[in-house]
Amino acid sequence: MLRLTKRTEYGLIALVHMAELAAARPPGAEAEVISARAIGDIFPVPKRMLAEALKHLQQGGILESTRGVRGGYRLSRPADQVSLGEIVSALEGPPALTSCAGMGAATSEGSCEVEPVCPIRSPLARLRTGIWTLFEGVTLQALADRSADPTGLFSATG
Amino acid sequence: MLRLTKRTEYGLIALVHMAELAAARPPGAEAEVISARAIGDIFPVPKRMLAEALKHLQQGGILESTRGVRGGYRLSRPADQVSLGEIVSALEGPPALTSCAGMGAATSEGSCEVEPVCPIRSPLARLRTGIWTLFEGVTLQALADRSADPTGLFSATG
DNA sequence: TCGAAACAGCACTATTCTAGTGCCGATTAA
DNA sequence: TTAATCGGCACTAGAATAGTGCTGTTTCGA
Ligand code: SF4
Ligand code: SF4
Repeated sequence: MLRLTKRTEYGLIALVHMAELAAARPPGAEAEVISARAIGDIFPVPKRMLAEALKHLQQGGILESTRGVRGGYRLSRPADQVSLGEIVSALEGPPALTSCAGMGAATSEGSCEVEPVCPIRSPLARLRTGIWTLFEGVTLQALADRSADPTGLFSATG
Repeated sequence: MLRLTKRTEYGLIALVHMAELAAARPPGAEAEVISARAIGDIFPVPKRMLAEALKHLQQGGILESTRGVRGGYRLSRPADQVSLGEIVSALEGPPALTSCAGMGAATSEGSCEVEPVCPIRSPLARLRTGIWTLFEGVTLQALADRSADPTGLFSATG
């Protein structure tokens, strides 16, 4: 039902937490690293899953990691330069709305029998683009601003 | 990965097909019923699953059914008065982006440990609303118009 | 009257995905 | 040296998805 995975939620929680820490820092100050353990101590989430999410975020280029004792993670970019699209993409792979909807790799060899005559493939691909545009437009900064409207859809019109 | 289920896709295929049939009919003509078997003969989808999807659409009030031989389904409303939101909702239940995101029933008894301190609950709930607004804005008619942009996001601005 | 075509409901299996855990190696500051 | 930390692989248990089977009910038409 269009649901994000738990891993994604855990990753988002960690990122929002980091963004809030960054917002509380004096401007220009370098971001301190924070360990997976430390984040897990703050939020009641399975520490191991959280570590898994952070790993994926590192691989996606959203976090930078430092190994060894006193190691940890930090945002590789300011929070207002990280889009939710990037985050979700790093945590659960390339976006798809249908089984055939390769964002980059369209027509992924005969997976779906219907494809040659499918009347919904093209419209749904466009819809997916629309959804993704939404995700790309939401920054981590906007997510961390609790009271703000992350989508900008309503605050812009109302 | 934010994917629709196969059942939903099959249901959408059937609906779009019916909408196309309706578009080919002279205005004012009553919609003919079409059986699940007939639709299954046109598209290479598992007939039984298709029937399952049609059943759900009937329960959701989107299709009207006629039983007995020569029976079948037809749209209960014109295609431009059926939103994709309704369709998806009928086929895969109420929308949710997170595990806690009851559209109607918020705070569904202690399912998530994080909830009291969750920093992403509120922003994601708003994002889900944004996505759902998108779905509500797309009509079956728009989906059946192959060349058109179903979301209206791009044709409106460009 | 009878039978076939169609919807309606229930239940079932197999496969895939998700959630979560375990383990061990590599790195690094103390 | 040691302990804390990231990094990679693999594994289990549970849930969701995909798909099928069967039986009942309605209705048209022969
Ligand atoms: S071709 Fe059509 S039925 Fe097949 S996966 Fe794509 S959208 Fe779904
Ligand atoms: S409370 Fe937060 S972590 Fe829990 S399900 Fe809702 S969004 Fe996810």
